[in-house]
Amino acid sequence: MNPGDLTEAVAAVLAAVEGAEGRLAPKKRAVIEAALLCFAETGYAATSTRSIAHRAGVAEATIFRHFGTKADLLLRLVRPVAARLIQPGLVEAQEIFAETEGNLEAKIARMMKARLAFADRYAPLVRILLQELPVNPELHGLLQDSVIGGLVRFLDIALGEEIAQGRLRPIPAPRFLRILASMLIGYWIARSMVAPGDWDDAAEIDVMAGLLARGLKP
Amino acid sequence: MNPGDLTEAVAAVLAAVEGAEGRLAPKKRAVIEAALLCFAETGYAATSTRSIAHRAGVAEATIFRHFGTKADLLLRLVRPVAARLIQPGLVEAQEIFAETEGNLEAKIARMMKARLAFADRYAPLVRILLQELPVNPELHGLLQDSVIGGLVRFLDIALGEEIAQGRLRPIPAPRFLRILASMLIGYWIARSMVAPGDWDDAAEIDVMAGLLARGLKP
DNA sequence: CATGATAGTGAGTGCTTACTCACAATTTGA
DNA sequence: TCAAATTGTGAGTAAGCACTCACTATCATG
Repeated sequence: MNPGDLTEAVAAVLAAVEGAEGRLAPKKRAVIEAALLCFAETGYAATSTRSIAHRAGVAEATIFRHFGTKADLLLRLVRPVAARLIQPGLVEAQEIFAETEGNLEAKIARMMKARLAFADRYAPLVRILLQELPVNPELHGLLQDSVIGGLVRFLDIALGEEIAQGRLRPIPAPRFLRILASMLIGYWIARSMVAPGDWDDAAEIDVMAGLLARGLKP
Repeated sequence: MNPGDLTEAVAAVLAAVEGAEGRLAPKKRAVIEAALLCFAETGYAATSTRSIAHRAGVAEATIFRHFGTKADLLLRLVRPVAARLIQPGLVEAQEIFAETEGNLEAKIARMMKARLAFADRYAPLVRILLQELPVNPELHGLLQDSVIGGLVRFLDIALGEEIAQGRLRPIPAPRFLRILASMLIGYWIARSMVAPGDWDDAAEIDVMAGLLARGLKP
């Protein structure tokens, strides 16, 4: 998959929002699309409703007819992706961890590849999240509950088993998650925001997963 | 040092700006202080010049007398720290790498501790940078040139020596830097933005440095 | 003490902002 | 088929925005 494919990423977000809001009126759909791209490019605060309306080919009033306020528009873009797609993504990660044959390194690498594909699939939304999280406490809580909590609970069990069987030195799940997430997000930012170009995802992830697994051997 | 000490962090930034601008008129100093905190808390775009003036106890016109525009105010906060303090910080990192006795792990750990202390010293400015970098290309170039470029050049040599002597498996300097920086920034965000509280910096850094060093052994 | 420069401000300016509302067009369902 | 609901809009509105300007107060220095 082409990591920079915006059309597909926009379609994925649209599908998620449609799941939460029911069938979308055509201009409502256009507003979502335009807002998604504007927010991702310029940031929420620096994007005017006028510019969204212009990009969507819609009257400004149409935005407020469908979304009430600008803040609500943002939330109704972000929430469906968080609620309907990150949670199932967690299940996917659990399955990978359970099913993948081979050592810890292979499991970590597969998990990271799946999460990277997810971030690409919803690239503009990931950008919005990265920009807004530091200043928007509402989004903060949204992620804390639905994503981090679930992942830590899962990792607590999965890592516990590995540690019990002597394949992993003891490490608290939050720390493991923090380090893994830092490396993955850092890579995603480098590859798709700082220096877009030729990157070998598989190779880079294998390096990071190998580093983690080898570094955590007993 | 107390990582959350805002007074000291503000004083450090003020000193850096004073170095670039000469002795500061009292109200100019107040504006810098207020702007720094407002931008860090709310983000650049969402901060109004009125709110800065109010916080500084100053007329709004005073801001424009001293800084011309809001965009210029931001740049003149960020640039001195980038130019006068990050570059010498690089030298410091080089010295640590050259002087520290012991293995690679100890060197990496000392470098990371020094960088973490730096981030704490200029905490509000680091927050501003993290928020504005994705949407402000001007800051982008500022960091790319003065920080990343220099660090990569230095690491190219330092790592090259370690690799030549068989103490490190071959790894390109940018990748090494990316992974190390990701872990460190990820830790800083977790500790001072996501979940402030009791963190054992030394222990956490030792884990990360150990992971890196062990993971990169030949 | 006179003088020019610097520091500081209250009262604006024109423009942009998020948002409203009366009204028209279209779609829906009984 | 026709009324009710939904979708869409042009023309506003008040508040807020970054920024200007004429003017005063302070201050260093010949």
